[in-house]
Amino acid sequence: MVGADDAGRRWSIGELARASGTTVRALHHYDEIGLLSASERTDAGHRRYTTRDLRRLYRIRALRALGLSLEEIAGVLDGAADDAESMRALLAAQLRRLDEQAELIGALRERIRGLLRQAGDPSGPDPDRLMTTLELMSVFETYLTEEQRERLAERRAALGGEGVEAAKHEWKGLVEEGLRLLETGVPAEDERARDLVRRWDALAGRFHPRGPEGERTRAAVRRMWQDNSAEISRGLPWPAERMTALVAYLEQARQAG
Amino acid sequence: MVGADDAGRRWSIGELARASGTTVRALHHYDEIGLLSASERTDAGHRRYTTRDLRRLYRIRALRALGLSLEEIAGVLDGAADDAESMRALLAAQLRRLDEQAELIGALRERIRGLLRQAGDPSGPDPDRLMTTLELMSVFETYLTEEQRERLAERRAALGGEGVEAAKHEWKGLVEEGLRLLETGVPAEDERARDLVRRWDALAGRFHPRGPEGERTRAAVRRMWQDNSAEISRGLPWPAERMTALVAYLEQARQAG
DNA sequence: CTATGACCTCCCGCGACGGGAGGTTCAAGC
DNA sequence: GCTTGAACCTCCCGTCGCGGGAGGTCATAG
Repeated sequence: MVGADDAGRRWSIGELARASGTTVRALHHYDEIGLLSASERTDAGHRRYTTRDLRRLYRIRALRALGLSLEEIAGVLDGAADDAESMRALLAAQLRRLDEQAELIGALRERIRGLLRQAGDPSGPDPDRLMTTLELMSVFETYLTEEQRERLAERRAALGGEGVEAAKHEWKGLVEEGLRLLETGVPAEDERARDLVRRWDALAGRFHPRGPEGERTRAAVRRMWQDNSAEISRGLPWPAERMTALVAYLEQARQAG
Repeated sequence: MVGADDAGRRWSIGELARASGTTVRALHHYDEIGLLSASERTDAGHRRYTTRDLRRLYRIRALRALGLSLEEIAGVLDGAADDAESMRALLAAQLRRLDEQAELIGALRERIRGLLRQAGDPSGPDPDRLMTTLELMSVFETYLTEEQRERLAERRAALGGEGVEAAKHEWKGLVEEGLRLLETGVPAEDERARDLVRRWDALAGRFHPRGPEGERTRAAVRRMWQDNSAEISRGLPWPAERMTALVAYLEQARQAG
């Protein structure tokens, strides 16, 4: 039978590592950053850990396993006084972070699944459509805020699949009409050009919300086009320079009308 | 109207950063690791990026946004030939990784919610029970495999809430009976001690599965106790040294019977 | 006395950049 | 042509939580 309880027992660094499922190197690291130092040293400089040290290590490992940073762990373990309360706060905060991460992961999952579905769909004419989609994705994210992208997605969803297809078709018609006007020398001030602009903007209005928010979105799309016309037009059936000219022509007509 | 399309355009590093939503520093980094170098340099050494470079950057950014590492991106972008197929494989792999992460996060969430629920429950006698729970959590994880922990949890679930409470009560009675026998000097070979051991093991049998797997779990629990009696006993109403003595006494009686 | 392990300190490495120091070059206005 | 401020260059240290190795010292069993 043991004379006293284990309070007087000492552990070497290797024993401690084995008893707690960590590594010697990790314990060295905790020592370096001041998170957990051995309470004693032998004359030769070897670390000797006490029962208190071991208990502290168990807390550290448990909190690490829950995903807290070493700095946060140090904060709560050295916060002295009000452990229980600050622990609760820390765990609650961690729960929120995990929720955010889960949401992010869910969104990424959806996007990847969408890409894979599209990649498996042979209806696209372009063999490296996946790559083009990736490029456009990036352009979109750079120029539009998340909110704006969400609004656009909502609008598309509201229009429905065939609604979007119809709009695409309509838009193709408008582009061709505009190119004809432009390239046959009809001036931007002509009533035909101004009428075209009205129909163009009405079509765009189905995708952009009304009011100042819609205007911001439209402005972002214009900037996007100005900076990246060549890249965006890779997804379109007309060459970039013709589209650039058309955009300028329409802008002129818009000013005139 | 533009004479040629944008194919001949060059971008400075700052322009490229703005057009793609990155930073100059990131572009320097991509250059350093050979992921994306400017196709040209001015006489003074300033980077001049081409349209091809820009398109490559868009792909890089898009794949990064999906969570791929720069190394993986380099792999698929320089894999030449079979883009589409390797892209699909990479995306599918990424999807699996995300699923694993989601699962991990879900498990952590559950554990934290459990801790918070327990922390809010004032029925525990110990004010810093949360800390004690954390310590025991870590000890459990170190000595038992995930599978073993799951089995134990299953058993507890099968017993039901009041079943576990009844077992706890019964176990308390057995411990007190054992301490009485031990401390009144009854030898371990005595029939009363051997009978106690039988009832003790029968009780434990309700929690551990039968056969060799159960034996492994019991062995792990013994090692756990040997290495950490002081810490584990913090969760118990008897001091560590009395429990240690009792464990030894029971072991003796078990050999005898 | 020696061999073998366990321990010590110091240092480089990862991944994807952030950020700063200290110097050069560019573009625009005068 | 000159000045000025912004943009660019290279080099280097820091992040976070350790892993892993070099080169040396200490403890213990045979």
